[in-house]
Amino acid sequence: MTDEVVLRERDRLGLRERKKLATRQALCDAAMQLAINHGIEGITPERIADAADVSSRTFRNYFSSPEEAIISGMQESARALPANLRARPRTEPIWDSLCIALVTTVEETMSARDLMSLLALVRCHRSLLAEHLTALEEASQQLAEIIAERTGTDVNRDIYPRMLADVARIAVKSSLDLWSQGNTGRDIGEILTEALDLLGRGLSVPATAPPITGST
Amino acid sequence: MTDEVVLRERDRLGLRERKKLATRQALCDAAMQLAINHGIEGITPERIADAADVSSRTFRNYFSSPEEAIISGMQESARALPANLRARPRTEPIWDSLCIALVTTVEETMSARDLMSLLALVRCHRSLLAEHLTALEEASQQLAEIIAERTGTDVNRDIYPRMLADVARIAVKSSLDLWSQGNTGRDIGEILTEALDLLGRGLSVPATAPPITGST
DNA sequence: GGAAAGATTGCAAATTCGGCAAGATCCAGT
DNA sequence: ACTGGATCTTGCCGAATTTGCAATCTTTCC
Repeated sequence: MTDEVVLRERDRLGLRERKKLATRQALCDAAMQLAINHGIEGITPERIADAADVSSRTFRNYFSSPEEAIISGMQESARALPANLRARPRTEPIWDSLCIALVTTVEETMSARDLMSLLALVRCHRSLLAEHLTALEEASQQLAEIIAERTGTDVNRDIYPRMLADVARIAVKSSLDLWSQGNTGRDIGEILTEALDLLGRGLSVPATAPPITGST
Repeated sequence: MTDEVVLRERDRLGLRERKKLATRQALCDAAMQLAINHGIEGITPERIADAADVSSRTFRNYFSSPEEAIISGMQESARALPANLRARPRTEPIWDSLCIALVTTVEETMSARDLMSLLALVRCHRSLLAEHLTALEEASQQLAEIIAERTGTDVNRDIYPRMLADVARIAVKSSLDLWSQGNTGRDIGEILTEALDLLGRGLSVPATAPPITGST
């Protein structure tokens, strides 16, 4: 039996694969750390590779730019979303499933305070912003497929799954933007919940009154 | 009187400014035309500059990449949105104003059929997609400020204006994506209107029935 | 008219990118 | 365990791209 377990482990991930993942992770971490500590300017493939104990040539085998490495490192944490969404019961309304999965994922991944300062950087630098937005776009694509599968719709023909995924994305994005400014002093989960509630109820509602904060 | 007019013209835009705008426009047009005719691959600052009758060094003074020039050319047309939104009466509900301004702007700018093929290109190329998304992001920022001003909310503290602006963005984006696929044979204004309607009413509505495609 | 400010251009230095091959490490079959 | 093949890392080098700078020309302002 032990053999079988070992075998399964090996099938799942060989040593080679694990090492590859490890260096990728090391590069991401190094990139993020450098960005946080010294800002974006002056970050070069060399420094990142240096900090990750690989050659600069290796860095280029994994990423085509420092920005890509940084953002990839941030996204890394958010990979849990698909799993969290699939974990919801299929009988639950898709919107509710989506909201719960989103809030759960975001709250978990944002516990690391570093990500807040990183997000603040992203808002200031066009090159980072571009990477971040495309990453979100790709995530949104995946999400749309899951939603389509759950709701029995077709990504390529119906607009509903795309729309739902895109709305989820901007709920996350708006919340993160606001949160990373640090002015509100509110929890990220709280902000995101408000955003999702706003979207769920429809936006043609009265505008001026803060729609959520004053619940009860 | 003629003198006064000339004088006012001059105050508004000096000859120098006008020339600068002109070369920028020429570069954008050249970039878009080249992209449409020969695809993205093989487009180089040299060719664009050549087509616009300036040196390649000058191109770099304006844009840092061919992609930036292309997308900037597309965005050029959409600059009317802020004006269109401000033109709406302040007594009108903000959501209605937004929808009208969006549909008007998009219908006007998309009358040029070239933009459809360009949008199709954008969906296929990561570098173009990145530029496109950041351009949309910047537009969204401006929009958020206008909305905040209109609704008496604060961009830096309330989530509502950002949300509204971002939702407008994805409505536009989704509609353009669907439209540029060319499968629907429908008008872009029509598609956008239905997307906005869906968003306005709230997304926690039944999922499985295609809410857009089968409208009466 | 003339000086200051700004735009365009060409050139050259510097940087980045990507292919290639050598060496190291891992995997699978015996 | 051994071995042949596959994959990853790395240094090196040439090509392409980007940037800095100074010269030249145009516009603006006094």
